[in-house]
Amino acid sequence: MANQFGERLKQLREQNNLLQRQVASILEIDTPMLSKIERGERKAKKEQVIQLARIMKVSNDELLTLWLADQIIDVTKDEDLALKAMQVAEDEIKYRKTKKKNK
Amino acid sequence: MANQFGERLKQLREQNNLLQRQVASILEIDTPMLSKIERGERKAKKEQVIQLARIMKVSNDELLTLWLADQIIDVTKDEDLALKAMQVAEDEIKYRKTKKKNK
DNA sequence: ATTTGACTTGTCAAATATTGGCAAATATAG
DNA sequence: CTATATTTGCCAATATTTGACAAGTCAAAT
Repeated sequence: MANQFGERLKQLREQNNLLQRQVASILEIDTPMLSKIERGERKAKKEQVIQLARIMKVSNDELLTLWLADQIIDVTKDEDLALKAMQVAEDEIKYRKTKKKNK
Repeated sequence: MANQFGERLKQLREQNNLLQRQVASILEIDTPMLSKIERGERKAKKEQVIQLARIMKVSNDELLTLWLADQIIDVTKDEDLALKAMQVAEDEIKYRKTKKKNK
């Protein structure tokens, strides 16, 4: 029952032959915390996601996208209306982008 | 700078010729609170959204969808990656639905 | 100009949630 | 078995959210 960000993070950590201990130390957190992040029990902070992208040598965007997606899934959790709501949200975000000239 | 749910709520309240005072009393909150909900400064609880749908004589789904959409927009706030992340989240939700037989 | 009613703003403490960290349990490897 | 890696459970500190109230603005009526 993990999340997408955590799964990818673990995969990357293994590809890079790093231990939780090592990665955790760079992020200045303890290993239990990193373990929880990998298993989706805790949420990384944005700053940590960016650090992790550098450590794992992937783009910020890749990890930030997964990280954000997890949060979206989180708020829509078990709702049936999730997909409909996402459509509405998507339209609104697009709409806001077009009128970014103002304000 | 309102949100979609709040705007719709206000619209419905006016269509139904109700005062904040009246609606608030049904929800058992004070008027300042309802005012804040309409202006998107505070988030209604799911239970209140359902009550409001009844009061305003619209479907639960309509209001719940807007309410959820606002929360999605909230977590993705100013992120450029919002749309990309929503796509990822959407795929994941669809995927989870297909394998709902298990669990 | 003052009163009245509807709505908004600002502030606060209480309730609730999130956080980081530790100690202990459980894997996994050698 | 021993050592190292990871996970689990728990707690106190911190932060966020909540509901409530007092005071504010605003418009209409008089």
